[in-house]
Amino acid sequence: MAPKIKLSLNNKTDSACKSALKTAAGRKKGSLETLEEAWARIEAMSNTPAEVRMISEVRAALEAGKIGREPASVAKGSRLSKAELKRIYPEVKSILQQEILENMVANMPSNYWLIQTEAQFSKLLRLLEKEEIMIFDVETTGTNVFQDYLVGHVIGCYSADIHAYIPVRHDTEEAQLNAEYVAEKLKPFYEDKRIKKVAHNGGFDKAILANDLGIQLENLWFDTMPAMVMLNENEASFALKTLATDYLKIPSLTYKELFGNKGFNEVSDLKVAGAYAIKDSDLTMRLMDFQHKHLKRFPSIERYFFEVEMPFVSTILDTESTGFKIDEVYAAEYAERLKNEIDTLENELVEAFEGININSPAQLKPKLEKLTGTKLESVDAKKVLKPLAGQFPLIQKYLKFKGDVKLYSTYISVLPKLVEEKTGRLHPSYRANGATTGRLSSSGGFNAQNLPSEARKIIVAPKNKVIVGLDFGNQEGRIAAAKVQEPFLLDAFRQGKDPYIALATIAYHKNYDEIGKDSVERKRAKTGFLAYIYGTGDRTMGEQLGISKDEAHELKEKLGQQMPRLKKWAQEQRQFVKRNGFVWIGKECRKRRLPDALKGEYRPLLQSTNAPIQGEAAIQTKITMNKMCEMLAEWRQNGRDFKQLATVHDEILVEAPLDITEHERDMLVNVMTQSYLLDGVENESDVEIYMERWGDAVRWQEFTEKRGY
DNA sequence: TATTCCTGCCAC
DNA sequence: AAACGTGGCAGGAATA
Repeated sequence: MAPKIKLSLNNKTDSACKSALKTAAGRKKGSLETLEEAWARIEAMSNTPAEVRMISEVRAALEAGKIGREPASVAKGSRLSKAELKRIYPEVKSILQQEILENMVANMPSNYWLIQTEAQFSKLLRLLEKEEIMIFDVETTGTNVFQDYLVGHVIGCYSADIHAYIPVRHDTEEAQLNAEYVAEKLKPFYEDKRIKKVAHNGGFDKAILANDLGIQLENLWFDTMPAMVMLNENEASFALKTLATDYLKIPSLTYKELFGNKGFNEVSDLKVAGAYAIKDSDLTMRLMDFQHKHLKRFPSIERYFFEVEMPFVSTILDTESTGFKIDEVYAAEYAERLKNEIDTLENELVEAFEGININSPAQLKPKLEKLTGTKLESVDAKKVLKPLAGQFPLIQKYLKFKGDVKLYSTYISVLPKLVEEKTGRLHPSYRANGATTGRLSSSGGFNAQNLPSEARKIIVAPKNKVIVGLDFGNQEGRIAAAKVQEPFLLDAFRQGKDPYIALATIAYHKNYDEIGKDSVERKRAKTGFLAYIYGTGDRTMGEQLGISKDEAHELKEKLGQQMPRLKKWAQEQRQFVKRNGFVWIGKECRKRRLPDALKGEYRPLLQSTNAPIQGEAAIQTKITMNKMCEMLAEWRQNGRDFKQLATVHDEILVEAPLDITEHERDMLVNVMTQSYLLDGVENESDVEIYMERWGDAVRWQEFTEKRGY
């Protein structure tokens, strides 16, 4: 159970506590070991890091007299145990939390304003009128931007160095200004394009303002979270409090550490709420100053940050707000069908394998070994079992079972539950820099980036809408060709050829037309090409292609002769990272810091070639999405209901009206191909139309035929 | 019983 | 000696 936090401020150490302390001190004589010995004994146990922290915190609290031992344990005369420490730990934590909060209130600086009257609020508004830079942060009931609501505004005036909290919806008897009144007064400032806004993870705050209060925040100018990514993408945590502790040397506990899982509305003492909330504005401002100073040392990174990453905060928010529509009837039927199939398969498998838990690899392995009569390395479905499936129907059945379970339990049974009640849509949630290379990641129950095609079928276009899928054609291949200026690849792209087939014609002495899209030759050439970027070794490459290590080596060499610049570039990247501990991404837009390369580790050498390619592709996608968002917003102004729906790395999904015109289609493609140009290579974008289900694509021709006009 | 670690698998 | 990159998540196993 989460510890309860007392939020009153005048509760001194009570007498119960003091008497418990006396008991603790006095009980020493009844025991065979001294307290000192007890601590030594417990500290010598094999403790996890969390336990070590727990023990030291409880010890400090006991020795400072902040808490006593358990009366029951003392009465029994039992010696101090780790279990007892664990039992009293929640109370220790609660006492420490309260102490810190009391401290924050007692030492609240004079430039921290808690605003509870109109007079105070007016004073703040007058200050704001003179500000060019405003720090802001919203305090809320939780972190769901659709369900949770604002309970208070944190506002900071940069030049005046005044930071304020305006509580409006706390569950308290204390005086609070009227929520609507405050929102109405602040709205002009939030929406003023001339005022630069500074926030930490401002996308969240922007979404709450929009969804809860109908405020459209303008000019989110500096977000200290993506800024930190620019300065060090390897940071273990990007939480404001962690960064403040580490970089500003201002020790700061996180929200969870201070308030646990409660919503901020439950903090009933507004002085406590204020002291905590206002500090965020101060920290954000200081962090911004610190980061801005460091960004200025790298003008190319600074420029990228302001031109791409900052607008992208709004772009991704806009994308998330659209949301997918789910065909709930179809999903329910599909789930039912899968469940039945899984149950049947499971029963059959359990019977065949004599009642074991077939979901346990440990239990399954010996059974499969008995079945096949061979020693198995593992029960890895892809690597080990698939080759055996043809020979053993039971293994075939098991693989089917595994596949169905994955589909059912990860996607089909789960997705419908994640539909947001307020909007009726399934909203993806992205982290703009979820991957260290700058790629996006997606999480929060619904990962929009790893849906298998079977699961995509439960997603549909809304009535009178279609989903338009725009795919970069061989995005990473083109970026690699342009980056290293490899003549062979550049020529292939220029001639509209598939570069992998072109490579295969050389490696296998065949004509271009003789090598198909799905041919072994093309696959080998592609794998060989990627091997230079991924750093694949001969043995692994051989395994991937089902050829010998020597054959793989030979193929790689052959391709290397065709792509001397790529080969050379890969070598140079490795040299560079070994010397400098980082590589550049894009035109010095951002760094991928790989400090372990300086220690001679191997993995960074692989990353040194992959990160620039994957990272630049991410930059291209972000810039393109920014442009797309801008254009679609204009279209909506003109009554055309287009919205960005999602992205899957090299793909952008747009929700479009059914009557989308050919011209509009071309404009979408134009944004894809012209927003981020490559040296010596044209971009290419495919267009697919999903009239009904995501996954069931039709080409434009077929689309217009089916549409009937 | 709840948390953390590991394995395996989905995507690009 | 050899080493393919970036993610998220389900569920068993291990831990406490």
